[in-house]
Amino acid sequence: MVNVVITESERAEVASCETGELELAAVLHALSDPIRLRIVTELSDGVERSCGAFNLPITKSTCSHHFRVLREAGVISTRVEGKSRINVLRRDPLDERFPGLLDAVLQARSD
Amino acid sequence: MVNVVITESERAEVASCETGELELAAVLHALSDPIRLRIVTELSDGVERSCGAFNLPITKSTCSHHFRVLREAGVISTRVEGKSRINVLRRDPLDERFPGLLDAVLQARSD
DNA sequence: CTCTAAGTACGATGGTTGTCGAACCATAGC
DNA sequence: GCTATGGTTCGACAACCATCGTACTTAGAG
Repeated sequence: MVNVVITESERAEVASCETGELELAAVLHALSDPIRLRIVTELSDGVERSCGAFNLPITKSTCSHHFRVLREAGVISTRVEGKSRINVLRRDPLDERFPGLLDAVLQARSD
Repeated sequence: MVNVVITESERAEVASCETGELELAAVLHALSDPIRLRIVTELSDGVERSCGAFNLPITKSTCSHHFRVLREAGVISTRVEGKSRINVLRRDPLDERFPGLLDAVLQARSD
C-alpha cells in the first residue's frame, strides 16, 4: 500500500495525463445527477428545446446551473434564438468519442 | 418555469420513483472519479485483486473509501481471503442491468 | 418606451466528497 | 503471545456541489 500525499490540483493533472480520462470523468459526472439525466433523456429524441420547456422542479438559477454543467462537459450545446436558449444533445460528437455510452445510459434509464 | 422548493431527500425519493434512475445515477457517480475509473479498468481483465494490488497514489483510508463507493454502487464485490479483501468486477449483473454501459466506459478509457 | 419573458450571474448556504492521519481489527507467521 | 500486514473506521478539513433568492441582461410585445 503506497502512502503518497498529493494535492487536488496535482490529482487533476495526473488524471489528465491519461488520454480521455478527464473528459470521460466529466461526462460521467454530468450524467450522474437525476435532473441532468432527465434533461438528456428528453433531448434524446432529437428535438431541440428551450430550458423552460422541461418543466423541471427547480428554480431558474438551478436550472441554469445544470444546463451549464451539461454544456461544459460537452453533452449538450446551446444556441440563442430570440429570448430563448435552444438546447441540443451533442449526440454525434459523444458517440464518436465514447461509442455506445450515451445509448447505454439512455437505455438504462428507460428500463 | 416552475418554482417549487424540495429538499435533498425528497429529491432522492422523486428520483427513485422512476425505475432504475437512482441506481444508474449511483453507478455513473461511482465511475466519475479518476481513481475509481482506474480501479475498474484494472479489474476489467477479470482478474481478482486485493486492494493493495493497485498501487494507487493515495493513502490506505482513501483507498478504502473508493472501494466502498464502488461496492455500494454495485460495481464491484469484495470477499475476505486471509488477510486480504479480494475485489471482483460485477460484470454480469452490471451488463444485465445496464447493457453496454461498462463496455462503453472501458472502451472510452482505453482510447 | 415600458413591460414581460427567458435566462444568466452572483453570493450565500447546507450537504457531499476526497483526502488525510491515527486508531483499530483480523489474520498469518514467528 | 508478539509483530507485521492488509484493511476498515473515525474525526477533521478543505473543496466542491445542488439549491435558493436577488439582481441583471436581452429580446420581443404592447
